[in-house]
Amino acid sequence: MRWSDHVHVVLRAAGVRHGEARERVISLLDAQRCALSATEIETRLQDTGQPTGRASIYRVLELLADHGLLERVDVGDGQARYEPARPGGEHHHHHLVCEGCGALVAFDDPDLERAIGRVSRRLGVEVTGHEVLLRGACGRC
Amino acid sequence: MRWSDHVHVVLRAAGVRHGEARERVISLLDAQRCALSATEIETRLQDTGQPTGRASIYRVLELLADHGLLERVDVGDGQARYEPARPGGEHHHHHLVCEGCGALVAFDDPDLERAIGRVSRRLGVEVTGHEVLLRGACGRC
DNA sequence: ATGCGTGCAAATGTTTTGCATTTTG
DNA sequence: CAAAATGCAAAACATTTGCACGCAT
Repeated sequence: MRWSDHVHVVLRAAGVRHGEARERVISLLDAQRCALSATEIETRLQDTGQPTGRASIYRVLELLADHGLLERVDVGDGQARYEPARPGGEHHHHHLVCEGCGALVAFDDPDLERAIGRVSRRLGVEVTGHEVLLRGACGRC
Repeated sequence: MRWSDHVHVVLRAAGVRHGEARERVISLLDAQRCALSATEIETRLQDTGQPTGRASIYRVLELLADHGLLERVDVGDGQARYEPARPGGEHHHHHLVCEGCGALVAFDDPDLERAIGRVSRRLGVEVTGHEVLLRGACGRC
């Protein structure tokens, strides 16, 4: 099941109306392999002949994030990045940010996920999400 | 050994001069239990009768971070937070950010650290640092 | 004396908000 | 038609930069 389909199901269930700007953002995110920032989204849409209001982009991102449809990735460069969050944690992963060129490298590791699960249980609080960021050098740097 | 002493040793070795603003920031950070943002630092210094230029605060934070004396914590609220990084990774820890009240709860977990070490090795790239953020509800929320 | 450290103000860049307009159901 | 979605411009933030001044060495 495509992420965009999942999004539509969730949003319809939430009684949210249709909207062009939203479709453009959803479609772009769905086609992307890596996390995008609001600014990057704005530029891409501009460049592909579907200019979209900046405010709308931010509002769409907020809406999707509020419904758990987006994962937020913070690499600490002053802008938030977002990528599709699939149901059941499918394709769930984390990132290595290269300190040389800023590239984002995705990876996943079941062992790490288990460790996070254990510590979450140990802390005795309800943990709804997590984020792991490694800093280092990518293959080229 | 106090963190501030460690800072002075490192900075002196780096040939950095003395400065009042810097001392104020270092002293404040050393006394703090939790990570502070630049804005919070500015306010605290203001409130304790030692007003300090905003630019100086940012420059001090950058200097300390560049020398590996600060750990950066990004909770995704649009501002960077910093806390003392002690030599040898002493007191190294991670955070849970409460989605209810925004509180930061520190925790550490050797098991988690080992898992991160393993995945770093497995990726075959040089990993110089890492950050884990849990999202959830703190004890009160 | 030579610069590094500082502080102010202005610039920058991202994100948010107010409001008029268009679109959806 | 009523409510929601959109787009623009301006505001609100955090952070950075330029520059003049003062203090450390």
